[in-house]
Amino acid sequence: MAEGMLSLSWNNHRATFCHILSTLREKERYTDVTVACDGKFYQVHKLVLSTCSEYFEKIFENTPCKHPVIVLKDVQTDELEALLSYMYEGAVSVAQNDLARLIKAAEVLRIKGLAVPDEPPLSESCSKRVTQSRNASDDRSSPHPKRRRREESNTSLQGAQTSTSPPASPRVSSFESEGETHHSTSRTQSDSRWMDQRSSEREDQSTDHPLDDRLGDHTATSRSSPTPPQVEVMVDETLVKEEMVDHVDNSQDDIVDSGMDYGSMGSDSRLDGSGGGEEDPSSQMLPNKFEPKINPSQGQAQQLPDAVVEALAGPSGMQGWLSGCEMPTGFSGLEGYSGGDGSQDVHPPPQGQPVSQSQAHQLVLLGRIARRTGETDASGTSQQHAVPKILQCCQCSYTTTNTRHFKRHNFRHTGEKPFSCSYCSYSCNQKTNLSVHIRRHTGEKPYACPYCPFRATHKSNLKTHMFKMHRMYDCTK
DNA sequence: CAGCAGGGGGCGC
DNA sequence: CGCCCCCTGCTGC
Repeated sequence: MAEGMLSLSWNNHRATFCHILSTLREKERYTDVTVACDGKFYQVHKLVLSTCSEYFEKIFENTPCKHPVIVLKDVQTDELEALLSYMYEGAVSVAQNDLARLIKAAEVLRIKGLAVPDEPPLSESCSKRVTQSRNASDDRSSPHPKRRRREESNTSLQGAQTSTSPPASPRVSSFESEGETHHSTSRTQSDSRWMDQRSSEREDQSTDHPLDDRLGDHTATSRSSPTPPQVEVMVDETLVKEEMVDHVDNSQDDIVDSGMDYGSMGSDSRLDGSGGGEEDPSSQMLPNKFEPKINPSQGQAQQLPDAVVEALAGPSGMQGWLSGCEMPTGFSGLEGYSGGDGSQDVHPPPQGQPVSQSQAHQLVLLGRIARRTGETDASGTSQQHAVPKILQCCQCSYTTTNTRHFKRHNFRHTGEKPFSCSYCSYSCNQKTNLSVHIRRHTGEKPYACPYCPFRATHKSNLKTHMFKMHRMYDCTK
């Protein structure tokens, strides 16, 4: 350390940090991922999930969208809630009878400290750590997570916490002392109880019921890597539903097989260059989609927006959800309008265009911009040659066959206004409109009423004038 | 009155 | 096919 440097230490940093994290989750603030589970929906943070689970981390790595929706199929809500509490607060209370289920769910989701040995903080850089963690997940042959866990259970009843980077005990106590009430279970007695129960259960497991066997099918194929739960990741920008039946790593293969595609991931950008500079305007709308809809009676859970519910209803629901964009070619035609690089750049919101909740849903759920008919399918064969290209805005119901109109229309969503007035700060997205605007400054009124001295800058205004003053329907007559 | 946005024709590559 | 330009209608102030 350089001379004269002081080391400032925030004594309560970890407790405060965890508390704030938990509070943020409670308030659903800054949440950037929705975990759907058995009809309930949890607004959480990628950061926390990926920190606590390489499984989630991998999902997010492969899902470069702003607010994915992860649908857990093999996890129940109470398990998920417990695991979320565990991830956010480092501790959770659980009934003894439910412990096995919870552990199983943790295995499935590879929750560090519960199912997967968590890594002590490394001195290396973060990037290196990511690499390491990735390697760890790729090469799960050693050390065996469960075996490690058993070792932990033999040595420490709090292995789940003691091996994590922050010391665990102050965190737990701090939460208890602050008496948070947002969980239905009583946390005051819970944490130590949970840990004790868990550890004792683990000892039982390690001796009597090897967890691998208890997991059944989940570990049948690879004992060192619990099969992830069936997860559907719904990518906001692209409307793509990804089925993760096997491994996350294989997700893209699954997508290809199912005829789905990542429009935003640029794996197949067939709409080349049509607005490469136009980024996903839905990004800025994303927060709207998941605006906190706090329902105290639901605790942490909340009902998903209707559109999402529809989507979750299955393929038919998805189609209904996509109806605004749905084209005869189906999912294969879905593509990212902005070149599909998956970039998450955020535009300033369109000026003067407040986005309603429902509209925000549409903006998000209907994804980026364009789909076409008459497009080649996955096999490369062209479909519907006779059908003119239909460009449909996925953020509104606008449809056109004119690409220029389509791009121009997209300005509306991006807020792009390339034409600026040299006299004032006015700018617009159509040159014609700028020309009309400039008439304000020049005083030009090219549209004259043939019956009176009235002159107008807009032809439509003259028309209105003609109708109002002269009962003429057409100013040209 | 003025801004906004969609439609369409014409033209060049 | 994409771009330029013009036309047109709607809407808010």
